[in-house]
Amino acid sequence: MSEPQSSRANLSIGDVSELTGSSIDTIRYYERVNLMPEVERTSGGHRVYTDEHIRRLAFIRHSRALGLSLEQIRQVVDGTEGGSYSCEEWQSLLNLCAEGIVRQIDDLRTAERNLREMIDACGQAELPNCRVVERLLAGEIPQ
Amino acid sequence: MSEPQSSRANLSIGDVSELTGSSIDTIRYYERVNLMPEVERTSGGHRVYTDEHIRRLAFIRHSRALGLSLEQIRQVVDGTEGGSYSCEEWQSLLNLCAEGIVRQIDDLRTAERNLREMIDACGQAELPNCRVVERLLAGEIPQ
DNA sequence: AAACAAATCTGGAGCTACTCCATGTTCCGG
DNA sequence: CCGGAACATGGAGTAGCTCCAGATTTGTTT
Ligand SMILES: [Zn+2]
Ligand SMILES: [Zn+2]
Ligand SMILES: [Zn+2]
Ligand SMILES: [Zn+2]
Repeated sequence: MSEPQSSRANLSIGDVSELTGSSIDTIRYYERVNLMPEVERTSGGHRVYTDEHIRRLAFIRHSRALGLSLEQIRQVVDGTEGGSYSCEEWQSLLNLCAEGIVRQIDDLRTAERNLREMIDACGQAELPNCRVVERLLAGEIPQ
Repeated sequence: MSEPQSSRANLSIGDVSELTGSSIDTIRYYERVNLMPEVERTSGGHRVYTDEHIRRLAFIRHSRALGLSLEQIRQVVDGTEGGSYSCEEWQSLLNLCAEGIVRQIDDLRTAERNLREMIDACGQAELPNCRVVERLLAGEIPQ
């Protein structure tokens, strides 16, 4: 029956924005797509935030930095609200995410390699009409 | 005064799609955003493509695979039409692009590292209520 | 209390690079 | 000439925000 020490803060959206580093628009966006807990309003309609919102925002930011999609974050949030989020679920979510990231890195590395090849192909030439571009446009560099 | 050997092909959009591997919608999209040369029409309005379109599409595909944005590709295409595209321009474009890719790779690697840490933190535990998730939601894992 | 500026509100559009859809028209083989 | 495949158009949807205009609220200063 001990009260958790917080949930009272009375912050404006501008305060929250400064505290968390998320833009005001982003914070409202998260609310629109149901990632934020319900938020109180003043009589005039301005949003009033509590510590809980700050924590939720931090969670979203950290999860986004991990590469999770908003949909995945929603899963976790909804999961923990409507019960529990097990280690199994959490680990499989993160593993899935890690796989995606590895794939993306691979793709980017391939792109980088091809880019370097193109740069090399152009080489030290300093022509007003790049031969590489001409050949690319002419379809002479296939595959 | 020798004719270049092509520019006559009379292909339907479906043919072009099969030949290049770009979808019909994508081909029409490239036309809408001014990446394709003007395309003739039959009396009924169906598009009729030539070899030039095939080459342009190949150029777009290759450039996209290198990681260039449509805007960057447009720069090259417009540049070569209204004059020349120099090695200097080409190399600086590609270098710019390469830098962006390297940045993306770095970001993704950071994300992967953090993900692995999270997975480790959850560890071998098989709890119905993951402690890591709880702590993340509670804001106990800061920074 | 009145005025004023700063902050916030809403709804909507815009961004990238496509993809998908409904509805209507054209093309082509038999 | 007819049926079905291919094609046309316009518009909406995707992710994850960002930006805008125009109206309202809030907090401070006179
Ligand atoms: Zn766990
Ligand atoms: Zn190719
Ligand atoms: Zn060159
Ligand atoms: Zn943080």
